Amino acid sequence: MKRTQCIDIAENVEKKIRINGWVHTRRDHGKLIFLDVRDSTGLVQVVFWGGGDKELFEKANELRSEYVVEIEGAVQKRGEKQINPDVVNGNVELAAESLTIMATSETPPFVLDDENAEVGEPIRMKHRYLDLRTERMANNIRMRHKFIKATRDFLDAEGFVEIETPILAKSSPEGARDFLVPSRLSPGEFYALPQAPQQFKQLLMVSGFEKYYQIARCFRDEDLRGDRQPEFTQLDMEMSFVDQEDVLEVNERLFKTVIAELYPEKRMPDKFPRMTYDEVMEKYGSDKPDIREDKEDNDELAFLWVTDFPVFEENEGGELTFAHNPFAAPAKGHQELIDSDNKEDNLKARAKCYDLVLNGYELSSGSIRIHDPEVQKSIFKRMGLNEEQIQEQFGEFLDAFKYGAPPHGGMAPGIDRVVMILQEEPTIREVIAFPKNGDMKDLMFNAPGQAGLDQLTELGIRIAS
RNA sequence: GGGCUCGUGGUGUAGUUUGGCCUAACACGCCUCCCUGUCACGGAGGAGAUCGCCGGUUCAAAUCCGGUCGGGCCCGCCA
Repeated sequence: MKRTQCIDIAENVEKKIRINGWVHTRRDHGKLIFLDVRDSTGLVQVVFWGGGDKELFEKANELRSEYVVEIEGAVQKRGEKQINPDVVNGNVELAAESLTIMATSETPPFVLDDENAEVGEPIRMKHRYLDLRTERMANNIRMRHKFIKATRDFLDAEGFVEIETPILAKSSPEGARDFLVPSRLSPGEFYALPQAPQQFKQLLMVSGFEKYYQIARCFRDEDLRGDRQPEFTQLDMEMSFVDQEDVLEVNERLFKTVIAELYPEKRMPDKFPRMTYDEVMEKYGSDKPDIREDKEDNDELAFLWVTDFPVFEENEGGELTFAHNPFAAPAKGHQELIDSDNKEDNLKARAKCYDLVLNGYELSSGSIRIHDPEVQKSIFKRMGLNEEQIQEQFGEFLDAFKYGAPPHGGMAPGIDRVVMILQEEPTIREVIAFPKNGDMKDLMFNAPGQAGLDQLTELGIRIAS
């Protein structure tokens, strides 16, 4: 007999079916046992009668939470008094005729069916595979999938091409600490995991793809927060022959379309408001203000574009560093401010650089990029790099722009953050299947772990101690 | 790198301020028995914690002190 999933059971009244799933809860009334059996699509109540098949009933008595079962039986409508309007399949039940225990289960370390149970995060992380069985977590992960699917569908219809870029890459100047991977074949040399596919996607524009995106894993070795993980997922996108208006337009339409489809109860502005960096800093003192009327209202999605970011900012030593990313094109007429030898002028320079803010979270940064290698060099020089250093760090990248680079620009919204906000979760860990804890550890596998001596020797690495 | 904070049966907490009435309490979970309509089933009984670890103060430490280990939050840092 073919398996029927919980979601399809109501259509099978009076029919004999087979279900597979986990024992969610058990209510033992002596001569009558109820099970809620759970599969990935929902729950169904199964009934065993003591007055019927003795052997079957005894076997049902052995069942405990989270046992994996296969049950055959007849779907029947419940009597009027037995209907439970508050649960899925509350008007039907399965009258069990056979039971196979496919796997037993030890008592889980925490209760899986109580949404309100305040279980500590460490124990949830240690047994994440069980935590993901809870309705809350399973729903988060499914909604994340739907968000990504809808995003892909939208961008596909807009003519974007999804292209994978390397994970084993070269250190990039994004500003965060890199994760390094030692090279066995080139002892003493290292790959860096990408902080973002920034340079690759710009080169894809040079390659002529014109519209690129990627659901891209990014890596940054910085201390964590509730909204920061060492590896996270961005919707990385880039377009050629566009100006800032084109990038904002397609992204605004993307978010409105996807969210309206998946979260019809959420309210968004028809047109996302815009403020310049200077305006937003003056008005809110933050470049990612929460502009909701009611800060507790999770159905209000207060999107905000922040534009015209500074090209440079001063670090503690008084040196100029890029405020956002070094590839952002200067605003019209601001090249002179960059070229000026007066630091005050430099700091006044603004870039075609924009953020998308949502309810106080920075969702995304983006910019129109520099496609003229000479302009790019002028930025690097102003940051204090000499010709030699520029050549060493960005030589290949700048070379590519000598071969007909189209004007281009893009964005990279953080998938984890937007799903966190849409799911109304307090941290991005709740929308990532297997996140790290605050110390960047995987409590389930105990990563990171030590490497064997032979492995290190092969890599030419000795641990200083 | 810095600051704050937490650690008590399987889980979540109370007790710590003011040491003794703690022979450590409660809820959930677990085990046994009873129960033919529950769906947070109900009822009766039971097991399970040397209070993270080490040391100190004291007649006496879950409680005070020092150290240490493990969590959590924040600042710095972070396209």
